[in-house]
Amino acid sequence: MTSTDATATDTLAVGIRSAGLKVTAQRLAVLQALDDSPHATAERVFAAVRAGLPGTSLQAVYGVLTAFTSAGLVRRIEPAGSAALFERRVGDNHHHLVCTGCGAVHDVDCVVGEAPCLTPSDARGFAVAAAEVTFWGLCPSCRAAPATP
Amino acid sequence: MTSTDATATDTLAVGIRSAGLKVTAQRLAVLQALDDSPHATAERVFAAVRAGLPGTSLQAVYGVLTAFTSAGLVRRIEPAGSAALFERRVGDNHHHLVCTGCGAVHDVDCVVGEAPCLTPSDARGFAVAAAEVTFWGLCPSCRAAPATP
DNA sequence: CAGTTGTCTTGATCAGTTCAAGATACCCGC
DNA sequence: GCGGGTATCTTGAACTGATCAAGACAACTG
Repeated sequence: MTSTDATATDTLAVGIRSAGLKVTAQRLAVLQALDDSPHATAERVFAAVRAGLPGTSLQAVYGVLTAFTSAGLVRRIEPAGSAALFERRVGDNHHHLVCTGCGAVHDVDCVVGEAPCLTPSDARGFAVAAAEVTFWGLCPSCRAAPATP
Repeated sequence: MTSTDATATDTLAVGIRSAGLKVTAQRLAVLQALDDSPHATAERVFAAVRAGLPGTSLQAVYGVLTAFTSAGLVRRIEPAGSAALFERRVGDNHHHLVCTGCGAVHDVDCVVGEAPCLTPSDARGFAVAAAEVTFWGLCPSCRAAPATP
């Protein structure tokens, strides 16, 4: 994996450029890192990027992730108790399943009964723009293994 | 407001004691502070407590909130981009409406269509224990007032 | 190929939260 | 009512995750 062939890289570059951003080695590396681990912390992306671009700084990664987030290229989620996570799946209104044991995160395409969660029973006059659903539970590994502090 | 009469205080004390915790002035003050502002940060609770008990330390407030949270007396929520908020409404599986403009938080009793959100379409083998829904939008005030950075 | 502008590096700073050790106060039993 | 045991509070420090600022550098435009 970690496809570094020209084709894949070009695809990434097109995405970046069409978002109105300049294409740099660091930015390509960040996108590839997020392909490899779809729910990564900034720190983790940093480690992955640095593997291929040793001179890269943590602040650069934060800058890239911030730019991508406001450009809509990546989505930032912040499960309670965890550092911010970044993912490339964007614009498809999916939700997350978080393991309370190990912190593992999985995507959930949607909720049964379609998307009723987009409408609260009483919006209190709010203009509701988005609904975010987080499911908390134990992943298969943590169900098997008793407590791993 | 800020009822300090014996009756109300006694009710709070009973709640604390029945959770297996000792009753102290700081703990009573924290509960009352959460009654006055139902979605408060630790810092905000600290300010409210200190108004009545000048010698109280911030760490004491953190300690009380942590103890209450693990005893199930208060619930801790962490909307993305905000500090942790604490609330007394607990055990009724309600959700939250957060203003992206000013950060105001309101409770939402439940979602239309009952509680379908408790069942993801594909649990991936997880033992799902809870579902947390956060609605993002603009509150009436922020809809009226254009951008207040 | 040079200019302009956006991006990266370096270094410092911040908010929010947690940890540790000792003094203190609550609650139980007598 | 009062002392002992233990949870709680105070003081002080430290830690993580994230952000800001200034200058060096590199990507795209013409």
